[in-house]
Amino acid sequence: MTARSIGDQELALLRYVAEQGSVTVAQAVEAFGAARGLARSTVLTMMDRLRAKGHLERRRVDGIFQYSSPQSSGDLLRGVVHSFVEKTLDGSVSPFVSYLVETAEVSDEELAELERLVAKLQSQRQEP
Amino acid sequence: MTARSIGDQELALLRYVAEQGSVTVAQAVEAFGAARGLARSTVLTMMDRLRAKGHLERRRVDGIFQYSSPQSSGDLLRGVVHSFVEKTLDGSVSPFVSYLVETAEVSDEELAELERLVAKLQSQRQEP
DNA sequence: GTAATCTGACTACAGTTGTCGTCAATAGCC
DNA sequence: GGCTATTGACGACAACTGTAGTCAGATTAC
Repeated sequence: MTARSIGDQELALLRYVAEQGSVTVAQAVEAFGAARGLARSTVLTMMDRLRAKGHLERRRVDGIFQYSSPQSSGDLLRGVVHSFVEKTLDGSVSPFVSYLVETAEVSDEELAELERLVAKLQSQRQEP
Repeated sequence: MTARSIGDQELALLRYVAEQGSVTVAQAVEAFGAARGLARSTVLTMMDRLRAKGHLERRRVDGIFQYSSPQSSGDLLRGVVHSFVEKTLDGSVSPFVSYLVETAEVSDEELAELERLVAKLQSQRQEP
């Protein structure tokens, strides 16, 4: 029941569902599958697996299942980043920061967020 | 020849080798394998695969192979983060920033790096 | 020089992920 | 009522990863 691992394509689909709020398989095939050239059964299988892993829920509405993510899109991504940092980077954020410094392109908005983050962290250091 | 995908355990081993500079299988088994309870053949197999993927090179020295990473540890990690951002986050750094804000624990050193990053980005905005 | 040990190459096997095809039950359409 | 399209459940298969066992040749220790 604990939400287990997830592949890249699965995550992409899960994000799509989380962003939509609630979708039928047909809609997912139409919007997500078609854009990536996936067969209907492929999308279906992925949704099944995501459900088996606890990443998706579904309710039958008028005879057809409506799938939805119990996690918001934001929480989902935060979780993904978190497990990446833990599992792949051994819990250290440094490589990420180093990447930001050396390689990444940071949008104005992201920069603003970073500024707020730094300010917040600084004030936390102040008052222990 | 294009350095392909890499699993978590493989990456851990690759990082170990990159940090050491140059190691024999015996050394890797001793230091890396033992710490994780891996059989010698497991380490051997992983080093083989890393070599097949172009992540490791080796030279025979006194009859024994010395393995080394063509990439520095830092470049390696930056690359890993980069492909994570591209492949998993669709190229957007936002989820990571959001993770930093909401969840991550940031060390003093990392905070200092972030401060430098923000300063650098700010000055770049100034002079276009 | 013979036995114990190291080294490397191979083979193997199970679990996960990406991709589908197919079959059976429904739901609609004429 | 019979034909067709939709919906879901299953079964499959290949690539990749984590993990190991085994075998043969080289090396070292008596």
